[in-house]
Amino acid sequence: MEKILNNISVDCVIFGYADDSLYVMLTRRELMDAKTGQPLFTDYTVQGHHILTGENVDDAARRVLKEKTGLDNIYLKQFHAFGDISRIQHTNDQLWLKTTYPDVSDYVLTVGYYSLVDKTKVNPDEAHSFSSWFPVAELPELGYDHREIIDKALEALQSAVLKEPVAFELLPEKFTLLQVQRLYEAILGVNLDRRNFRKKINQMKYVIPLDEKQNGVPHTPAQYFIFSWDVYHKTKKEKYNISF
Amino acid sequence: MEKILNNISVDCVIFGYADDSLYVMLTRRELMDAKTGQPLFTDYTVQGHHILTGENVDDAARRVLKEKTGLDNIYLKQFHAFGDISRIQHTNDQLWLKTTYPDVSDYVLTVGYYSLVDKTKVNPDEAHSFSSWFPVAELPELGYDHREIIDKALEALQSAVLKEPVAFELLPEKFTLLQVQRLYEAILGVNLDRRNFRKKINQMKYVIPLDEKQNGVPHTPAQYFIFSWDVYHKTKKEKYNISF
DNA sequence: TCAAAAGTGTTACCCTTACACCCATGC
DNA sequence: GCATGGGTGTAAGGGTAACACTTTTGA
Repeated sequence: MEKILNNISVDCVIFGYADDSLYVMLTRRELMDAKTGQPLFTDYTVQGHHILTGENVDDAARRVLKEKTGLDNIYLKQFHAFGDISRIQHTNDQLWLKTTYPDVSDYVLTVGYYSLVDKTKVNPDEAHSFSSWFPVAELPELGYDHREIIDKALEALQSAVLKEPVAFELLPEKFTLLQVQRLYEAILGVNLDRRNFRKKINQMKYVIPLDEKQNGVPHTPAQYFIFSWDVYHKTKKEKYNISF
Repeated sequence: MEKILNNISVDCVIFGYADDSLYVMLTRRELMDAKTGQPLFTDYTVQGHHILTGENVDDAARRVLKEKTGLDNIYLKQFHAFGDISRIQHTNDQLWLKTTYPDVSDYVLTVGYYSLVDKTKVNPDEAHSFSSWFPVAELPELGYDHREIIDKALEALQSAVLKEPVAFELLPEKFTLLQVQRLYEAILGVNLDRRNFRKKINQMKYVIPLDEKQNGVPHTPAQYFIFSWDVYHKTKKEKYNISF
């Protein structure tokens, strides 16, 4: 019989992208007063869960992701483990745990993963209990140490998109070059020169132009591209550039 | 009273550098047959320990490092958490655990840290119970999943030295440019052009020449340099170069 | 006709790369 | 004198960075 391990969990920071902004999926946490029925507090958390007996920690992360988004085979990467003793000691968190999960240990180490999804494929609804997308630039009040977890996930993502083409995981299958640029700008928080950016992307053999253009846009229709991990892996070369 | 958490540990991959090679500090593990007194097996592990109640996971890593090397304030970085159910299931590992640490859980998640030390300052002796340095290129038989842990630590180190000047943590306070080059070659496993490498290092303001040269070497004495994190932090600029 | 994004080229500069010779020292 | 590394410069090529105008479409 599967049991939860009461002192180890995983947390998934699910990133999505739309409207020139990077989003994170969060779940609302609302604790009701047992007597008055009034909410004692409301805040948000990233989706997490304890790992189960007999379960690899990576599988626990995949399970959480599947429960939350309904999707399999999503880009998922472990980025950091969080194990400070203070991480679940705030008043709201203790209240929540005592009333909702009385068996949970006083100390919980959590392994953080971030996941990159095509936001257009994941529209949380009632089935995804109280989940919704928030722009990373305007996060609501967060429970536990989830502010720190999201910050660190974003840092890891920023590093990653500079040295691997993982950012394309956030785009729909077909995308335009402007979308790629706006995505990079959103992740890195900088402005990039349009012509130089297009030059750079255009020289990547694994960003492949389609014979298809936008429709119904009030400006010159842009060409669509697709990204190929396959071509990427076949053509990539190791680089050893010291740069700091 | 401090107690150990029986399903969470830290493991420290301690890197050192000397004689143009990168080394890892390992501890010998030898299980004796209770009846015959003969060794049942011998292998090596990186230094780890379970975390204690009331202890931050980072502090546990520092504690292990201090016990192992006698040193405080050493460069230490978390690089990955290992949580596969199979990681302590091999026969030797189970035998060892059952006889030596009967209270340990069947499942142990470990958080991996790597640490960079000046090998000349850490010469393991009897005080460091069965510890010794091994070249990363010639590792002995390793217990648990420690081969994987060391491999992943090395990968993390390889990434890190290309974008931050952490490699200098492996050198003595005073070093020559050839030492820096050989160090990079050892970490990355490539050969680097001497003149170009010197040019690159020389333009780093935080690698500061001393008015001091080598003594007693059978060739032109080389100039000594020191590294300054202080100057580095004051002069570094964020870079947003997409390169993959 | 206006708004919005698409698409396009050149120049200057810097960094990277490849490459060879003489020098200082200890033995 | 010989072995070992120290120290140095240049030229070619590639990549980065800065910068402006015309085109296409829908409303």
